[in-house]
Amino acid sequence: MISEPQRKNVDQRSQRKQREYEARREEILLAAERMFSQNGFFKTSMAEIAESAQFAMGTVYRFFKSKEEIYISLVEAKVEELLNLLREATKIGPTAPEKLREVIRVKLAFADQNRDFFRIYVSEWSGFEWTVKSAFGDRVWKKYLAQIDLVADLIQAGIKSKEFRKVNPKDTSLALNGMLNSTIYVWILQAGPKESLISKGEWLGALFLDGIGSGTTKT
Amino acid sequence: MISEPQRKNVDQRSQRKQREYEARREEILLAAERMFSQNGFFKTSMAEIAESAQFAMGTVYRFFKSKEEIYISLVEAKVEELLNLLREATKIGPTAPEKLREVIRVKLAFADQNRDFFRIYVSEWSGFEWTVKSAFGDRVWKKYLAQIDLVADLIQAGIKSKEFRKVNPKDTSLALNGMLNSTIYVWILQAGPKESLISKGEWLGALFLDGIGSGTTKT
DNA sequence: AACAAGATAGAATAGCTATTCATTTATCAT
DNA sequence: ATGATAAATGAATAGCTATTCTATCTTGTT
Repeated sequence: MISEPQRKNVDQRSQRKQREYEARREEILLAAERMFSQNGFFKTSMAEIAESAQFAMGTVYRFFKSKEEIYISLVEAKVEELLNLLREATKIGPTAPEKLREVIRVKLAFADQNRDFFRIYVSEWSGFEWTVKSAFGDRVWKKYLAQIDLVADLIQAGIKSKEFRKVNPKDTSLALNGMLNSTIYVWILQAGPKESLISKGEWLGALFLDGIGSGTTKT
Repeated sequence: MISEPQRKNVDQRSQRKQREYEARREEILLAAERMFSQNGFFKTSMAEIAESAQFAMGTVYRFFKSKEEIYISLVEAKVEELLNLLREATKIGPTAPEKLREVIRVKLAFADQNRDFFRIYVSEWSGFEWTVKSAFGDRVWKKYLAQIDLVADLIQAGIKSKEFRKVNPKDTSLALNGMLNSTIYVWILQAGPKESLISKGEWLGALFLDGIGSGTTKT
């Protein structure tokens, strides 16, 4: 028989163990993020990840059952994080255009703070190609589409309230996403943090809302 | 001594040889395009390329000195082709907006006709990451930037003529490019050729010129 | 202190693949 | 037809790397 105080101790201990387990796992993910963003998925070896995380290879395999699982975990966590941030963003601001600007700001800010990750995310779509079919990859893909849909809904609402003109919401959301990604990607490639990424948000919003036309040449 | 008629024969023979060489080389590139677009660079083996081209592996190496060279040759040829098409496009149409619409049409048409290739091009930016540093990859990267610059110049001209409002031409060109790429990419992923890609050109042009705003909410 | 039970290590395995090379086959001028 | 040159072949090489496995070490309990 175990006395009550003892059981409590045991519980706390195992809680700590759990926390430590998570912490180690996180370490590995961080190391993997560093390596993947530097060399891409295929040119990063488990040996490198293990070394970068300061674990032996065998240990890494106690946390993840394959290299692919590390990769997908990494991507999934980030995509989910961004999705949640975007959900919040669509709640801020009174008007649809304002919400849209907030979405742009949030995505750029996220890219700014997750530079390494974005190097994978934007540039390694290829990764998805071979992965979309796997169960894990499917989850990531769905979350990506959820991001698109979220903004599509926002656009849809804006159309109803006559704040936006009639467009196909999904196609438009996709186009916005492409605009942002290409901007982010080139910003990332110019290693030197010359210009703030976030500062481009305002004009990207303006571009998307008003186009580049001077207003006199509507054809 | 070789008589004149004989020399002529020799010349013609070697011409034919040259043509046949080119034809074989082309065969290999086509096979590589098929395989790369199906499985990406890393998951495509030389054995597969050789088999798909109906050559032995050793033979493939008579035409290309490495797998990477095949890949880069492929990408470079296509990027150059697109660049030339875009150059032509910027000459068509009287006004800047019209030229811009032509650029959009041309790029979408090119994607439509080079579906397999675009699957590599858009999705495998990762490829560039490891390759940009090599001499070959550098050439590809420069041609990519030349495409961006070409459209940036067009935008610049439109600003001067007051057809466009004042924007940063390069950033704007980049944004347009992203819009197109994301549209193309998703179109490619939906295997079934449900909707014509080219048909999206008109509204993409409209979106880019006029934005999605209803015109009443300029902030 | 001693003993499980769990965690870590990293060497060994197994399998794959880019590239080379010795051989065979085709081409072609004589 | 023949010898020489060029082209094509595909088995062998060499090297890499994801994953496994057993021995070693840590931790926590009695």
